[in-house]
Amino acid sequence: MRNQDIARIFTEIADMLEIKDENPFRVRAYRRAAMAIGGFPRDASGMSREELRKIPGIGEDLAMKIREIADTGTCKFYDDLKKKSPAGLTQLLTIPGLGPKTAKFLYSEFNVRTVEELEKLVREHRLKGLRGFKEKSERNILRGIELMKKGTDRVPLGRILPVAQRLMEGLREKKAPVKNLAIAGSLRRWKETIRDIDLLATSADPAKVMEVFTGLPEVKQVLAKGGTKTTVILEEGIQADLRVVEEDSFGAALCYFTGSKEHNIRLREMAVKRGLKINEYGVFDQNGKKTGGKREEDVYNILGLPFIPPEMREDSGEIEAALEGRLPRVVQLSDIRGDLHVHSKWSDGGHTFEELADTAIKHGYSYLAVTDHSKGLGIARGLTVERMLEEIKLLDALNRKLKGTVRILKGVEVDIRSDYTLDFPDELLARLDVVNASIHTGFRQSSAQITKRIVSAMRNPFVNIISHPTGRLIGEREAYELDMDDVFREAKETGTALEINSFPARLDLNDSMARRAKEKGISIAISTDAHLLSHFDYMAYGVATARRAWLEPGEVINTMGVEELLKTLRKKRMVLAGTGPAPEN
DNA sequence: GCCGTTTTCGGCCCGACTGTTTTCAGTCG
Repeated sequence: MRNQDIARIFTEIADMLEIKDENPFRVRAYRRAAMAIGGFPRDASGMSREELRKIPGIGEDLAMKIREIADTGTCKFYDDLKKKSPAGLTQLLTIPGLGPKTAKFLYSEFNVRTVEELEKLVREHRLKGLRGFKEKSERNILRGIELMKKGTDRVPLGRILPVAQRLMEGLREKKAPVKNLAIAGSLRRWKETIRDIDLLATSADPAKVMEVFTGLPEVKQVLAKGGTKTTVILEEGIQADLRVVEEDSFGAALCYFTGSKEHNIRLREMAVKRGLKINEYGVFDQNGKKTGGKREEDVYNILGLPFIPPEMREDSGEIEAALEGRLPRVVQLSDIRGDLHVHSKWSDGGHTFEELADTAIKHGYSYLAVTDHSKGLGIARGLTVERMLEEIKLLDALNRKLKGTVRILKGVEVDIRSDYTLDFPDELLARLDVVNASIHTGFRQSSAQITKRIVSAMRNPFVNIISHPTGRLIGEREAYELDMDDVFREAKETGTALEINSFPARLDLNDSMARRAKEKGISIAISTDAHLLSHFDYMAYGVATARRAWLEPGEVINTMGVEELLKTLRKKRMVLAGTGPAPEN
């Protein structure tokens, strides 16, 4: 039973309770618990009741229910509730603009349970005139259904961030009178999938800003347009909100609209206990006098907290850590000293060694590992042993020419074959500085087989890093059925690093896996897997994922200087194979 | 259902926009 499954049951309970018009705080407790469990870095089904109780938002009752779900696959309260509430009714809540009150009304008056039934009802105008339903309400429901059908699915971060940046450029180009303009919401937290775009601006003329915004070519439909908040639908059905606030409130608003919602609720609860009030306009004392809000730091400082990076604001322990003064100094882009996973023209990359070196210098790196594919990956023009040897020679020559401006590390992304062996012999791997190993075939093997492949690769003394360890592609392909506990244990024992692959479609390890790896003391490499020079910029995605995983610079191997890095990489082979450093040639 | 620097009961974050109403309920974030 995965945490996500437990979270789903709690969410469904919350939905059903809400339709029953139960105590809204009880509903909130279930929603909060769903968030807490869904995002919890440890496997909840392996935790005792006492341990579970320590998770904020989980009390005696919910801890027991989690145990029950983990042990039996379900819980009695949930089953009873399901028996009593009409099957499928919670489906109506997924229609944007339709909430529990309407769902309950529709069921009790018309026995509506499915979206199809509702659509028919509305098209026949049977709701008209009832309970404040008029033409507009009918249209809104149909629009909501249409939106839902088009997929309320979240969009991968990598696809939506460029759209948001285009909107910001559009506002500037079309001379919207904005002073500050920022991305907020889950996009600012770099969540791997995003539901909508949140933009925040300050302006002396909000009406004008809204006018320019709704007139942008990307905007397909205006859902709401007010003096401070405008909501639009873009092409592909992505929703975008623009909020305009006073300059003096920008920090408070940025904090508020960055979320997460759960994080904000915690902040406000803390404020209330201190007799303060926090809202999107600022921080206010007992007398309603504004005491801050221009800067985002104001909000945290007034609560006695240090600034919490946006990526960590998920109410997954960051507030407790901040209170206790143990908020980690998470890794940032400027800590990264080099990239350990980059492809050249020699396999399926687009550029020469020289171009790669040049780009590395431009990014301020002190080293760059060229890691082309091995021969097994025919489709990517994987290197034969002979071509690999030739590449080694050329890279040595290039290093002499570069005179230390940037150090090119000789590397490979060696294929882990379906039969558990590696695609290159150890003698060849021994001559390289950096060995990434990864799976590109046989994704659908059993959990035992595919786990054994990764574990076998980690036992090889020359394998430094497992690249894109779980193989998932966001929204496209599920992860392999790996036993991550085995993978983590072996990584720790053998001193093998796991990669956070920064490709926006991958982000693999993901944030929660990387956080589990961190807790087990496993080293992480943040790499881009660049195939084009423009892909070097993907490092920001990987670093953001690492920040969401609370990783500190000391836990990320490519924050080291080159000498320390090479020493670290060689350590494994010395321990496991008893061999010395790779021969210099 | 959770939780405790107003502690074991009685609070629980807060505001914007819409559609319909003419003061507000519903929904959303």
